[in-house]
Amino acid sequence: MPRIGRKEQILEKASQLFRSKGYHGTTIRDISEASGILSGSLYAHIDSKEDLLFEITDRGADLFLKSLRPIVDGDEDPVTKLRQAMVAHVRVIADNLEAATVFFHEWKALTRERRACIQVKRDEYEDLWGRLLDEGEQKGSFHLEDEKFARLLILSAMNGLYQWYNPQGAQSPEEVAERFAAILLAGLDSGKGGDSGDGGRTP
Amino acid sequence: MPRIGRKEQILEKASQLFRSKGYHGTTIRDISEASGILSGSLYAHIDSKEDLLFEITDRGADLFLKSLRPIVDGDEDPVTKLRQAMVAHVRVIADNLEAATVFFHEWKALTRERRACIQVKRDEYEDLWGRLLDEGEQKGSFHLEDEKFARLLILSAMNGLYQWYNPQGAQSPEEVAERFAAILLAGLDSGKGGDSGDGGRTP
DNA sequence: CCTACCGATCGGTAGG
DNA sequence: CCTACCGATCGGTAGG
Repeated sequence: MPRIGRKEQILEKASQLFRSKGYHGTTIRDISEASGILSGSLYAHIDSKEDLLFEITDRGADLFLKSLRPIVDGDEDPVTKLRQAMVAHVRVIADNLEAATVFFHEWKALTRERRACIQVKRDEYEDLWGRLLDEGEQKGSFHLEDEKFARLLILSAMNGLYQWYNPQGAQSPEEVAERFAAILLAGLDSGKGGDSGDGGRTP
Repeated sequence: MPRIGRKEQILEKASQLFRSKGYHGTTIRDISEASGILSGSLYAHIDSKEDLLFEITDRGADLFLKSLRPIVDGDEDPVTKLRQAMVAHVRVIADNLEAATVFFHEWKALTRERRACIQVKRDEYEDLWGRLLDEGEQKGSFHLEDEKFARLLILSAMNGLYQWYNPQGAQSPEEVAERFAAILLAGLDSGKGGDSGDGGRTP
């Protein structure tokens, strides 16, 4: 008889294993062993190995979306929003290192339909960032030479986090996010020239 | 009888497959089929599947090292060196998209000894970047609040390239690299002010 | 480089 | 959740 909370436990073990060995490098027997049951018994909780990968990546996608949407839809000024968005993104990664790593690294191992489902959410997430940057541009809060390039650079820089962030280390997610924000905001905004939004820091 | 150049052809097919399906998701039969021979025949050219992964990642590591070392050891001023290093890094990725992707994504699938060998080269590469940043700091060319953070941000931002760069697209590696350099140099250096560290931006 | 093959392991199932 | 098992496929080999 399945214990309650067992499914969550299995998902956590699977996340850890997918992270360290990859989806295809992890066997059903690895997961069942880590969960303290035999491989056949795993199928009382799941229908297939891919189910596990899908649940992990889909939840990951939802975490990113849920944390960013209220910020983009909010009423703060664009620079504040951008800073908040970076903090939110870093938090999701730092607080869910395993799931985030699997989300970034293994989602392409999904078969067609489920991969498409995750792709939709990834596109949604990038669109939210696009709207955020567009708004700042239109309101004159900052000036980007190339919005898409800026978006990709921001996300790439922050996504690298999952490869080196140590939750036991000295830096809190907020500290890390503030550093990202300080560097990226200054860098992205340096090419501007403006009547608005910069306060004359540019020479 | 093995054709000449056959090994290179196999390595290229393996790179493409490892990139799209992952190392563990690619079978010996996938590789042999793509190479136009039967699976057993592959072993006239290689000793094991892992050999292919090792050769690809090891060559990738050497490409990065070979392109960065002369720059770090050169005589240019630190800002120029930093810019050149970014161009070099972007070039290696843009000119070797498959190998670079496999290098970033799959090297952990190597078994212990070979993974350690790649790890050494990765450390070497990061050290070269560290030396480059240290030199700029010491000579007062730029001022970083946290050198390690700066290094990780630079490399993360640029490494994201392999996920979105399109060789058939409009942007040349040089253009991309110059954009990175412009944004990152401005951002990383924004905290400076004349003689020390922050220049009064701090309240 | 092909033919023919092998032991091991894979994801998954039936019945309890 | 266990026992017992299965067909398919895996990386790799022997002999030519």
